[in-house]
This record gives sequence, C-alpha cells and structure tokens, in this order.
Amino acid sequence: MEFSPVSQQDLPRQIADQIRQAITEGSIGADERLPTEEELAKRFGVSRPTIREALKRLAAQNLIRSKRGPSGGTFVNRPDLVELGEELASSTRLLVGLNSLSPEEMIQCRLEMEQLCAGLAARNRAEADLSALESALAQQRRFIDQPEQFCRADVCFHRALVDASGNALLKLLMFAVIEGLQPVSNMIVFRYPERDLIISQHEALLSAIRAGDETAAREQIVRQVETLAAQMRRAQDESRRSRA
Amino acid sequence: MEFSPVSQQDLPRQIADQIRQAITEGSIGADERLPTEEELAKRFGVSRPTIREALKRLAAQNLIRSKRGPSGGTFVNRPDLVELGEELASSTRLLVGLNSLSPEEMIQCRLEMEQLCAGLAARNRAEADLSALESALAQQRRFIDQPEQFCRADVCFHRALVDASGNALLKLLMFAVIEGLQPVSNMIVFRYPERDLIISQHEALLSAIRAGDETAAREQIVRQVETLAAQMRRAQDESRRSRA
DNA sequence: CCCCGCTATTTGTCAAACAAATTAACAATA
DNA sequence: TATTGTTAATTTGTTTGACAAATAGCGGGG
Repeated sequence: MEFSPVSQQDLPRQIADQIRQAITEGSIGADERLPTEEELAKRFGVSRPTIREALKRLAAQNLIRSKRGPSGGTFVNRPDLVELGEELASSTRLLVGLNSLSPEEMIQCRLEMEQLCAGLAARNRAEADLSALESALAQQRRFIDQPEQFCRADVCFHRALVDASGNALLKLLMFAVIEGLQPVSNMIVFRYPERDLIISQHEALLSAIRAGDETAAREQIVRQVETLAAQMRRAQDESRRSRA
Repeated sequence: MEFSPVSQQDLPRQIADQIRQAITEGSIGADERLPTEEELAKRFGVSRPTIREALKRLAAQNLIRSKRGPSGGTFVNRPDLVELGEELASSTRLLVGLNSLSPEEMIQCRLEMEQLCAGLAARNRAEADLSALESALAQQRRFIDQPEQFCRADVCFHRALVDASGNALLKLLMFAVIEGLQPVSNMIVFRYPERDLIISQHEALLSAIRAGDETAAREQIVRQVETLAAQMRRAQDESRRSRA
C-alpha cells in the first residue's frame, strides 16, 4: 500500500481521497485493517491529528470503522446496502427540507417507480415475499388505532414490496422514495383517519401480486399514490388556509 | 441554536449528528454561518480538535464548507443535486466492485428506469431538452473514432434524456443507473466497434421524444439496453474463455 | 480613487501528553 | 488441566497549547 506525499492544501481531504481510492480500487479489501494512525502519519508525512481528520471523513461515508486495543485499528467497512439506502433517504429529506425537491416531484417519482416495483414483484415474487407482505399488512390491521406503529408497518409493507422486486439496486434507490417520503406520509397518517382505506388498497395489491397479475398490481399502485397525493394536497390547502 | 451536553462515547460523531439535525430541520439555513470552532467547543463542552473532527464528518457529506479569515468560518452548503448524484454513482460502483450488486441487476434496473424516463421525456420535453439531446448526439457522431470522448458524449446523451423527464428526484436516482454503470459501458465502447449502431438507436429515440410518442420512446430504450446487455454477456464470455 | 501595508480573525496543522478501551499473556487456584 | 484474575502493551480518543496560513477590513499615502 503506497501513499504519495501530499501538498499543502486541505491535507485531510487529500489523504481521505487517496485512502478512498485505494478502497474503491480494491487495494484494501473489506474488513482489512489499515496501518495505525501513527504509521499513516509517518507515511503521509503529516501529524496524527491530520490523519484523524482524514479518517473522520471516511467514517462519515461509512467506508471505515475504528476500534481500540491491541487488535484494534481502522478497518475497511463491508458496504451495506441498507446503510447506503438510509443515507440516501436522509439526503432526500434534506433536499425537501431546503426546498431543492418538491413533494409533488417525490410523489410523481413514487408513482412511477412503485409501479415498476409492483410489476417486477408480480413477476418475480417468492413465497417468502408474500409472507413478508402479509405480515406487514397484519401489523397495519393490528395498529389501525395507533398512528405511530401504523406508519412503521406501512413502511414495512412498502419495503416488502420493493424487496419482492428482487433487484438490489432498486432496493437501494427506493429508500429515497419510501423512507425519504416518510415524514410526509407520517404527517398524513396522523392527520387523516382513512387508515382502513390504506389497508384495503394494500390487500388488493397483495392479491394482484400473489396472482402474478402485473397489470392489476400497477393499477393498485396508481390508486394508492393518487390517494396519497390527494391527501397531501388537502393538507397543503388546510395549511394555506390557516395561514391566511 | 441549542446543543445538549454529549456523553462520553464517540464525541465527534454525536456532535456531527446534532449539527446535521439542526441543518436538516432548517434551524440553520443554506449559506448561513455556524459559530466559530472555539465557540462550538465551548457550547458542547469539548476541545477544539474534537469539534474539528465532527466538522470533518459533515464536510465529507458536503453539508458544510470552511473558510479562513475574519469573515471566514464554517458555512452550511446549499445542497447540490449533482454532488449528491455523483456520490450515489460512486457508492453504486463500490457495491459493484465488492460484488454486492451484479451487473445484471444494474442492467435490469436501467432497462426499467430508463423506459420510465423516456416515457416522461416524451410527455414533458421542452425545446431546450431536444437541443441538449441533439447536441450530445452530434458529439457522439463527431467522436465516433475516439472512444474516450465518445463515452463522455454517450453519458451526456443519457443525462440529457433524464433531464428531459423533468423530475428532480429521478435526476438524482439515475446517477446510480447512468453514471454508476459508466465503467461497464466504457469497457464495452472500447472493446466493441458498433458505435454507429448506438448512434442510430439514439437517433430513433430522439425522434420518438420529439414526436411525443411515449410508446416508441420506451421501445427504443428496450432495444438499446438489450444491445448493451448482449455486449456485456459477450465480454463476460470472452473473459471466462480467456481464463480457462 | 487606487494601492499597499498592517492588524485582527478564523481556520489549518503540529507536538506532546494523558485517558479509555481492549486483548493477550502470565500467574494463581481449584 | 481448566478457569479466573491481574497486568502490561497497544491502539484509538481527547485535551492543551502553540504556531502557520489565508483573508478581510481599515488606514495612510500617492
């Protein structure tokens, strides 16, 4: 493992970029240990706090983790799709919070992508997928009067749908669409009592998927997302009215 | 801006999480200045290097930037969709590099999502979108004998298609699918000389979008992605054969 | 008005020291 | 022999203090 001397500008960033490059290239594999902080400081010709700042950059990107003790050190993280997905969901919420992304765009994207997932799920689903969907639906029925738990089960249902698509990259990207939209859908579930409608829509979707009926599955998604969009518009109108 | 005292475990991470939360909630707006490192150290009851380590975490996520001098300090970054997208593409390539994601899954995802984008582009495109597509296509024609530039123009064409969909979240997510697949598609462009086929496929797609013909646009995507998939299988077979 | 030098401010980096967590090795005991 | 307890060594985690680098603003001179 060879690192080149670094120039005088933003040392931690440059060091982090070099280490990141080595990881991305596979020069250091997942779960492998990097040299000690002291050794890295020697190799890069900088101080140990500078190395630590660089390592914090990498830690923030979940590329490494650290541990104390004689068998401790800094280790390369095995990339975790769920972690990356949660980061993506968080970034999406940030974009919404800072008005770089509108709720309408998110809904449109959800309408399109969830149809896609439903179609793939109807085509590809296994028995375990159906069980997961049923289980999430049962939780929704159970918690119909407890909004917080209902929301959680709702996300589980949609997550199970995405998992049933059988495509790992879609699983990742749908974090933006499902978990990223969670604050909005939570707000709606707390505000409006039509949870039985949500449940019956999910039941119809589950039936279509069980039957392998791609067209019906897609149609059910259109219905659900249109319901969600209508509720969201209603909430926005009410907010505007209470502010005028 | 209130921060609570932090417990004794992984201080920089906890501090970074609190600041990130304040940013996501909008308590600190884009381009606003955070307190000085010295002031933050006082408020959190920790040392300045610990604050610096926390800030490096936030910098790694492009949430903040720093500047020296009397009007310097730490500023909240305006979230940039392209930066987030490039990060997503990079994470996707890492997943592929470490075999957590297969090229086949990426191709499947591309087939589905690019059809979606083509459909939306046919419906939503503006004159500027058509110009961008034409321009990218002209670059591809120009560089048909220069693989590197051809690849760059190819990505520009696909990027223009995604932009023509008019949905910001899709723009973000498609970084995983277009730019994330770039090493693979570059390899194919370098290896196989059927660049004129790619160009004619892009021409047919552009015509369909100009005509607002959603069905034809989707069909063109199916053709293109199937060509890409076939070339990829060919490359894998050749690799396997040269290893046996 | 423009240019230059100086000062103050803030981040960037380094050095040194000590604390905290952890593992491995060794000793004692049953 | 197996188990438990203790100690030393190792690595990361945090603090203190000092100085360097970059920068903006202000004042003075041409």
